[in-house]
This record gives sequence, C-alpha cells and structure tokens, in this order.
Amino acid sequence: MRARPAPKSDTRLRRGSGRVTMDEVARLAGVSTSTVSRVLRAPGAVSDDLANRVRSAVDRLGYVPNLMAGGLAAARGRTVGVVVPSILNSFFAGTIDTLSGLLSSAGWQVLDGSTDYSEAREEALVEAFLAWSPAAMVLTGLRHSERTVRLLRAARIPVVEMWDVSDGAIDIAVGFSHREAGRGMTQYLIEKGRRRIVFVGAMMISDQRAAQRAEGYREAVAAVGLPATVVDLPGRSSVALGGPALADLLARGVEFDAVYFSNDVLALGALFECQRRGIDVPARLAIAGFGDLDFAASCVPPLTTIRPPREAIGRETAAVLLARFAGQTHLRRAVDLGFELQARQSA
Amino acid sequence: MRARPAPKSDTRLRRGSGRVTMDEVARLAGVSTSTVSRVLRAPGAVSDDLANRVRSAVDRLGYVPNLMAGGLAAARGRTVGVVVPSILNSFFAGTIDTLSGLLSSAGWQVLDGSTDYSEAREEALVEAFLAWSPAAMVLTGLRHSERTVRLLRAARIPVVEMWDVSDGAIDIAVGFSHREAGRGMTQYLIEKGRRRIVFVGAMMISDQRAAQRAEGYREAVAAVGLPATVVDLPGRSSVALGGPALADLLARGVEFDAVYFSNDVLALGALFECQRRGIDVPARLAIAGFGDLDFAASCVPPLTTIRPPREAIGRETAAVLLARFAGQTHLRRAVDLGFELQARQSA
DNA sequence: TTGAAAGCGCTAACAA
DNA sequence: TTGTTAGCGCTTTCAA
Repeated sequence: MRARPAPKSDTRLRRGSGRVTMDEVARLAGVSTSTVSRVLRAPGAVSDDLANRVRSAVDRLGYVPNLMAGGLAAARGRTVGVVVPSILNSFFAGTIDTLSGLLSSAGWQVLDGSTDYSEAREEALVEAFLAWSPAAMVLTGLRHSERTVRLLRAARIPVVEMWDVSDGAIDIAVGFSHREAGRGMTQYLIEKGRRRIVFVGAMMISDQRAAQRAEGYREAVAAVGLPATVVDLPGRSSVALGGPALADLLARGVEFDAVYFSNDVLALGALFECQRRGIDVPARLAIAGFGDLDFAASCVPPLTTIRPPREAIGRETAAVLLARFAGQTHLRRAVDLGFELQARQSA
Repeated sequence: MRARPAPKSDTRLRRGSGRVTMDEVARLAGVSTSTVSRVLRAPGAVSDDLANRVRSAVDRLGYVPNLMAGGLAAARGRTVGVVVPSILNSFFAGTIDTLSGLLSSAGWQVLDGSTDYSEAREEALVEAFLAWSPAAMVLTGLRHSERTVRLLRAARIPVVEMWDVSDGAIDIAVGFSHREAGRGMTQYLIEKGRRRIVFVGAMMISDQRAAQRAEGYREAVAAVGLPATVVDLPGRSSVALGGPALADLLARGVEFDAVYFSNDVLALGALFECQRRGIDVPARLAIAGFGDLDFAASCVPPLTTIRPPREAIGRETAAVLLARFAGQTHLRRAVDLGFELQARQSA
C-alpha cells in the first residue's frame, strides 16, 4: 500500500512549469478537471451554468492548455506535420499558407519543414515529426525513401501526398498530373507553330515533378515526329540561372524557336536575357514557364505558363484531413485538381 | 490505501499509441527506463556496456522517443516557436531556412507561423505556440500587442525579436536599423544627383519596418532641403502592384526623377512598366528597392537595392538561442547586423 | 553507476 | 450531466 500523494500546495520542490494548470481553473470554478476539459473540447456536453463558470475562470487566470499533456493523455496530438521541398519556393508557400490557415482555425497545429529536395532530409523530418504523435502527415510528391514509407505506414494515421497524383499513393494523393502539364504546354506550343522546342529544367534528378513535365514534353514532341531536347541545369532554379541557360543554348548553336522552362523563375531569367540581347519574344523565340508566379502576368512580355492549383491543393488537403479526423473513412484515394494553361504574350 | 496498478501486459483496454515505448527498450536491454533515458540525453553518465545494449535495443525496435511525454516530464519542450509576418515573403523565408536548419541540427524543433502582418494573428499564434511549452520564442519586429508582450514575459523563456534593432526589445533583438537603411539609400540617390525622390510603400500601417525606412527617407531629404513625397499603396506588395503605382504617379503629374520602393518586388513591377512605356532607367528615372531578392541582380537594368542580412539574422538568432540554452546568460541585448547597399544600374 | 518511484498536466473510461 | 480515477511515456529526484 502507498500513501496518497501530498497535495501540491505543500513545501516540496515542484518541478512544474509554473504555468496556470487546469487544476487551478477547476478549483476556481468549483468543478472537476474533467468538466474543465469537457468545456474546452466538447462544449455541448456541459451545462451552461458550469460552462460559463469555467470560461470565466479560464479568462481570469489566463489559462493556456498544455498541449503536451493533452496530446500525451489522448495518445495523439492535435498536430499535422507538413513536409515540402522548400518554403523558399512560392508554389509551396501558397499551399502551406492555405493549409495552415484552414487547419489552425479548426484547432490543429501545423508543423512544417523543408527537405531541400533531399530524400534523406525528408526521412529525418518525417521521423522528427512522428515523435510528436501527429494526427496526420502531409508530404510533397509520391517518391520517398523506403524507410519513410515504412515509418508512415506504421504510424497508422492519414497521410496526404500533395502536388502529384500519378500513382501509388501511401494513403491519399491531392494534386494534378505533371506529365499532362508538360504535354499540354508542349502541344500548345506546337499548335502555335513552333517546331524546335527545347525543355530546360534544373536538378531534375531530385525534382521528380519537373522530370515528369519533361516526360510529358517528350511524349508530345514525339507524337508529332519532332525532336526532343532536354537540358538539365546543375544548381537550384533561380532567375540568375535562366539567362546563362539561354545564352548557352544560343552559343551551342542549337536551333530552336521555343524554350519551355520547368518553372517561371528560370523563364524570367531568360526573358531578361532576351531583353539584353534584343531577341524579340515571341516573334523570334517563344518562352513558356510553369507556376504562374506573381510576376508572370506583369513581366514584359507577359509569360505564357501553367497555373498549378496551389491554393486548391491546400484547401483540398485540409478538407480531406478534417473529414478523416471527423471519422469519415471512405474517401477518394486520389484527387486530381487539374491545372490551367495561361496563354499570354511570351508564347 | 490503493491497489497497485495492474501490469500493462494484462487484457485491459490499452489507450496507448501502439508505438514502441522506452519501457520495451529497457526490457529488451535488461535495464531500467532511467538508464535508457540517460543514454539518450546524457550518454557520459552511463557505462559503455549498458549504453551499447541500450543503443542496440533502440535500433532493433525502431524506437522513436515520444516528445510529448518527454516535454511534459521535463516541463519544457525542445521546441522553438518562430513567428514571421509572411512565409510568402522571401526575406523571411531565407531567415527561417537558416534558423530552422541550425536549430534542428542541434536537436530543436522549430514551429513556425505567419501573422499576415496582423497583431491579432500574432497574438493568437504566440498563444498557440506557448501551449507547447517552447524553450524559446522568436518574433519579427519590436511592435506587438500588449497582451502578446505580457504572455511572452510570463513565459520566462528567451525571446528574440528579429529584423529590427531600434529600441525596447523584450529580451534580445537581432537585426538592423531600417531607419538607417532608408536614410542610406536616399543619401545615395541624392549623391547621384537626384532631387525629386518619391518613396513608395504598401500597407505601411501594418508593416512597421517599411514605415521606418520611409522615416529614414524623410530625414535624408529634409536634411538637404528637398521635398518628401511618400505614397502608401493599399494592398500587399506584389510585382503586379508596382506598375500601376508608377503609372499613377505619372498620371498625377507629380514631378520626380527617382522612386525608392519599399521593396524589390514593387520596384520590379515599376521596371516592367518603364520598359512598356519606354522610360529610360536610370537616365530619365532612377529606381531603387529594398531586399536584394533573387532577381535584383539579373533584371534589366540590374536593380540598385539594399541587401538585408537575411541569413545572418537566422544564424545569429540560432547562436544566441543555443548559447542561452547552454546556460549562458550575459548576452548583448541588441545585435545590429547592418546592411549593404548594392549599387547597380537602376539608380 | 544504476534503479525505484513519483509525478509532469491532461484525457477518457467508468460510475454515480 | 458530473466527478473519480487510472494512466499516457517520459524525466528526475533520491537512495542504494
């Protein structure tokens, strides 16, 4: 047998954080901690009288629930881990912004991290997030290390893979087909009368989705018997990289009347290079991009590009997750949100 | 008196997460959980023999520590909350990237959130992060709601305010002076012979730091007896906003030979507008920005701007925090990292 | 150097 | 509708 633990008010050394606890709220409101807990997460189950007393005690003491304690007791935290290749990349920033906003207003905390397009970093991040017992995980793309997939399956939580819908999702995929995007833009260029189209990407070994767009490009040119030229630049995409890439193509004496860049950032760099060299876009050279970033509509000439459903991906991911949290289980395994080809003046 | 709790292996309903626990590791290694815990966080205090047994048990079972349980027991989590105005903004993305990288490789988890330049959202975020018992908080800027400041002080943890060093930090400030940045660029324009300089910002009521740059501009023109014209655009900064802003200035018949934009994004929009209208930059009009974003060096003409110490702010913030975590207490309260004026062709 | 045991602050099963 | 109580999985005294 064992003595009852001494009350907290005694003189023993306390290890606590010094923060206001639910216990103090309960005491001030004259109820049990269960009631306080209920008021905070299932308000309907408590009488108005008690609920009000609890709420005013919460206010008066400035009580902030300890999520670690809550998550530990509930065996699942109210967090969602989100892993993207790069937050420096505006594509993903738009998605994360939407997703975080929606989830956090529904009471979920988003933990996000970026992999820098490395599978090893992705694996480490997934492991780190899993240590928080998240209620769900959101990854980018469908390619992950074997161990990442194993960890994710073992966690037995909803897993959304965004920005791609090609095949073999762990649980749910929300995105669009990059292969079709690549094919779509290439077909558009062909319809516009271009015959020598070059595809320029950067670090496509690690950017799986850019590689799929290149694949779509290859299919589209092959379909009409045109030659394919794919350039894979070393180094991460940047405006600064686009100009030299075009200059190099010119210097190598490659013949071409259109360049399809794997993203708008590179395309903008190329546009600047054309301006510097007095190359007429689109009369002499068509330039197309991917992403429909902020500047695409206002640069000179306005950039023909593909608009990915950035915000829609965030919105749909949040919706799927919230539905799963609410107990809904029969959901589509893949949600293809499509994309829009923005035909502007550059091509 | 009370019965001993039944052992876990019995048939009662378990609420646990199903994950491998420290208990199982301890059992497999034939040691107590205290020893496992010690091996994991103070390896020196355990004999090599036991430590090895523990480590191989950890490996064999694929044990991942539950951070909620750890944080709860230790009364402080190994997290750092980071609050920025916007992750869509590349300035902050660079800082967060550096900061997160450094902290996470030292074993700390970064929680980040964006306020959208709203004090109310900032307050809500700070409260949400505090619920995780973070080891430290990092905010952007020195202006916060009264309640935010109160919550932060009550938490008794290191607080870093980044991107500004002007005055009155809660704990530690790491950044540079925006007033000096504004003054510096304006003086540069004056030295270059400009006499009618207009300052254009966006939503400066909520962007405190842009307002300080405008203040510096005002001081600099006043110092040489030149008139000040400050335009505060409605809506958030974007490339799309820069062109119309310039067009409007032109339409209003304002006389000017230089425009100093509160950031590069607006300046780029204006550059495109000049290109469309055939306005010669810098011969007829000088354009200057702030931020030294990716495109600033490669646009046409290359943009004269101010380079804030984006990465250095992240690096220094991480260093300060890590020093505090290590027990160091006498640290400078403000770290001014300065900035660089990048004189290029646009002004 | 190691282990036993008492919580950290909360949630949820159960009883009333 | 409410309270009682047994943990959630760890860290940290304390004693050996």
